[in-house]
Amino acid sequence: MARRNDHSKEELQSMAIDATRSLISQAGYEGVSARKVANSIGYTVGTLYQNFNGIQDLILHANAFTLSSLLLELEEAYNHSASPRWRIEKVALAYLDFAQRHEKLWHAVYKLTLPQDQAIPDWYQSRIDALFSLLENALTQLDGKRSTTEIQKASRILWSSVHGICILHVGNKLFSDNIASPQELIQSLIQNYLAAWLQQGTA
Amino acid sequence: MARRNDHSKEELQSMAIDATRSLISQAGYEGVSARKVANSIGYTVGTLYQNFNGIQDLILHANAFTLSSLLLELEEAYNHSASPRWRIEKVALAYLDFAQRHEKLWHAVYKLTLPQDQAIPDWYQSRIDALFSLLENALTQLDGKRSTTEIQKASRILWSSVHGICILHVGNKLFSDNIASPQELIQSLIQNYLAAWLQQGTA
DNA sequence: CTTGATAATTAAACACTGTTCAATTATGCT
DNA sequence: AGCATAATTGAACAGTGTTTAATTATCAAG
Repeated sequence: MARRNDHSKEELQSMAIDATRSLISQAGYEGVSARKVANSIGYTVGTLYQNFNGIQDLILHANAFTLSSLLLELEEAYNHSASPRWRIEKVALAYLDFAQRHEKLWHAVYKLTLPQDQAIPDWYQSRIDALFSLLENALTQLDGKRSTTEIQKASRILWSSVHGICILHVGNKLFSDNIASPQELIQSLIQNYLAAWLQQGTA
Repeated sequence: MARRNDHSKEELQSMAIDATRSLISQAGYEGVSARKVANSIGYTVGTLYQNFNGIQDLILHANAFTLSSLLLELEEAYNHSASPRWRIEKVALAYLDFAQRHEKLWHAVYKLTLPQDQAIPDWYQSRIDALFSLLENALTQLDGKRSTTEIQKASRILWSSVHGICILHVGNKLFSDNIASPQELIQSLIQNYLAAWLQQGTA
């Protein structure tokens, strides 16, 4: 058949992305396949390839969705805290919480690697930038005297450090079950890093 | 044919692991396939499956090799530094250096996830433990008054933080090319964290 | 109301992938 | 020399991503 008026192009794409997200959350990044997605929305692989540039593109859209809901939760943590000091900690803990609650979806964001020649779409990059902005804002509030570069540098350090704890913990590669919870690790990291960072600023 | 006396069982396994390592370093984790490995050592997939429990097992052995050479380089960095403070920094920078020079092999270590039911072999886990021990030793030298738990906790924090910077940098997901080098990020992280960690100990 | 152009959808095909297993064949032992 | 053993093969199965010719439903024009 052709142009079944069942669904518009937009509906179809949205259905495909939803199906992909559902597949990821159940079977993980590797559990997604073009035929599975097509099947679960009642279409064929060919139709899928008319709407997406391959399975990676499909996962990219699913990841964008994940990043958006992650941003929402981090923003909530940010807004529910008064001082910049607690904002940073709450945002970091919210990140860990999200990673634990949506393990497979969260993992998929980092498992996807685009082909070398293919650039990250703007609408995707902007979602990532928004995440970094949260930390940068809180750090600026914490010490307004720092240069933009210093703020960006500290935000990258904190971001990747917290991410490192999350990814190793979720992947069971930290081997610290009897030592400390990931929450404790994150809190200790932030507390120590920020303490020295603030002191260094007033030197 | 059967029992071609070309190679012993051990030789064959060693050849297969070497071929796997070579494939990973060229085409990455996803570039490995049983047929490619079998082909490059002049055997068939069937023979491969007589010697390994699937492709994951093969990659696991390749990863063990990677962990061993990583440990060697970290130990060198450790021994070439006098004070515990510099040992930690040098080891961390050596980790980043290794990740950059052997990007695909290093990535494969973290991409491999064993099936839920399958446990990590002891000979594999012991290699990981050796890596953590390096940091724990240096931290103990830095402050002998800390409890084992405190040492372990700090080593986990430092390890995963440095790892986080490395994995986001190597994966081009840090977006800090115009802000600071990964080396700077690692140095700033360690300097600030250890400064506060030491102060906290003498409180 | 029929025709024709357009565009969506399908199904089949290709070259891969991991994994299994019956059949084959070389080796070492009796 | 023959036999049992064990290594090796090659084919098979079900799955993967991706492409494309053929089909078919819809819409516009006559």
